Amino acid sequence: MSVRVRRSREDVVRTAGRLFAERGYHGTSMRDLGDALGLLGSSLYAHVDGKEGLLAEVIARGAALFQALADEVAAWEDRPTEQLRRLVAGHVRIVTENLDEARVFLHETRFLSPAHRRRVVELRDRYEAAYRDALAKGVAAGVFRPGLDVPFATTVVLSILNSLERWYRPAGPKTPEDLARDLFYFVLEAIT
Amino acid sequence: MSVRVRRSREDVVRTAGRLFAERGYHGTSMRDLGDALGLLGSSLYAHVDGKEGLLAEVIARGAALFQALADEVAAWEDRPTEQLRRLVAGHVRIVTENLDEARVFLHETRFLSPAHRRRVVELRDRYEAAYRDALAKGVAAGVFRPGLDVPFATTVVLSILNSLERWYRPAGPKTPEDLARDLFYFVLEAIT
DNA sequence: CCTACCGATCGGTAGG
DNA sequence: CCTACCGATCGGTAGG
Repeated sequence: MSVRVRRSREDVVRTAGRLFAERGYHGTSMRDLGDALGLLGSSLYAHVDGKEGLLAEVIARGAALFQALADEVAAWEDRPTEQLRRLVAGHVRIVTENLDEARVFLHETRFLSPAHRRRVVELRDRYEAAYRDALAKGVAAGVFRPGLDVPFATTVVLSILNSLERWYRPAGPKTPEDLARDLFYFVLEAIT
Repeated sequence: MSVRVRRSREDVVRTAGRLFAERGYHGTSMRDLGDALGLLGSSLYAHVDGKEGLLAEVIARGAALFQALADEVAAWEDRPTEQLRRLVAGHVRIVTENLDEARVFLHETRFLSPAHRRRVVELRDRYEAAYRDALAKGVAAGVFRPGLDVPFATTVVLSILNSLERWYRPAGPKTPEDLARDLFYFVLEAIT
C-alpha cells in the first residue's frame, strides 16, 4: 500500500523535523526516517550528509525565521510598544505555523555538535536582545513602568512565548491572532 | 583513580536523573549510567528493573513534589492571593532545589510507556487545577480582575514557572526567594 | 556487582 | 535509491 514517489531533499528535511519534534533526535533512527518517507534508511545518504547535519538544518531553518522577525521589528525602534506588539505577534505566528521546527529548535539544540550549537546560541542571544532593547527603550521613553527590571522582564516574556509549543493546539479556543493579542496585553499589563 | 564504593538504589536513581536531564533519556545508555556510578552497565540490573522503570521513578519523584505543593495550598482556599503566592513560591523552590528531576519531568515524560505516562499526565492536570482554582476564586471574590480569562491566565502562569528550568542559574543575580517574589508580582500586575 | 554473553539495532559505506 | 554489508553499541540476562 505504500506510495512510492521520488523524494526531494526538502521532503527529507521536513520529515526529519516532524520526527525529531515527536520522538526527539536520539529517539529517531535513520531507519525510522526512511520508513516515514517510504525508503530505506541507507538511501537517505543520497540526500543528506548524515544525521547530525540533518538536525543542524532543521534548527537553522527555525532560527532563520526568528532572526528575520528581529530584523523586521528593528525598523520600529522609535515606537517600543509597537515593536513589542510585533515581536509577540510574529513569534506566535512563527510557532503556530512551524510547530515542528520550533520544538526541535527549543528541545534538540543541545544535541548539536559544539560548532553548530555555538551558531544557534548566538542567534538566540541576538533574538533575545531584540526584546531587551524594546523594553529598555520603552522604559527610557516613559511608556513602560519606570524602574522595570528589563533583563528579568525579557526572560519572563520569552518564557511565555517559548512555552507556546507546549500547549498550542490548532483546534484550541483561540486563533493564533487571538493568542497574539491576548499574550501581548497580558505582558503589557505587567510592564506598564 | 576511580573510587569504588558500594552504590545504593538511591544513588542509581539520582544519577539517572542527572544524566537524563543532561543528555535526555534516549541519549543516555545504561553503560553511561554505569560509568557515572563506577560500575558496569549490566550491574545496574541488580538495583533496578530496567531503563524505563528508572525513568518512571525519576519522574514520579518530581511529580510527587508538585503534588504535595498543590495539597498544601488547598488549605488557603479562602485567600486566593495568598494561595497563588504560595503556589509560585513553592514551584520556584521545587525547581531550584530539584533541577534535574524538574527537567526530566518536563522533557522526558513523553518517552514513558503509555501506562506510566497516563499517571503523570493525571498528576499534571491536578496540579494545573490548583492554579485554575486559585485564579477562579480570586475573580469570584473580586481580588483579581473581573472578566479575567482564567484558563488562559492559568496557562500563562504555568508557562512562566515551567520555563524556570531553562534559565535559572544558582549563580544568577537573583536568589530563589527573589525570583519567587518578582515572578509573583509580575503575574499579579497582569491579573489585577 | 562482575564475567561473559545474547539478538537487535545503530549510523554509515561501497558499489551499482 | 536499492543491495549487501560494516563495526559499534544498544538493553538486557544467566550464572556466579
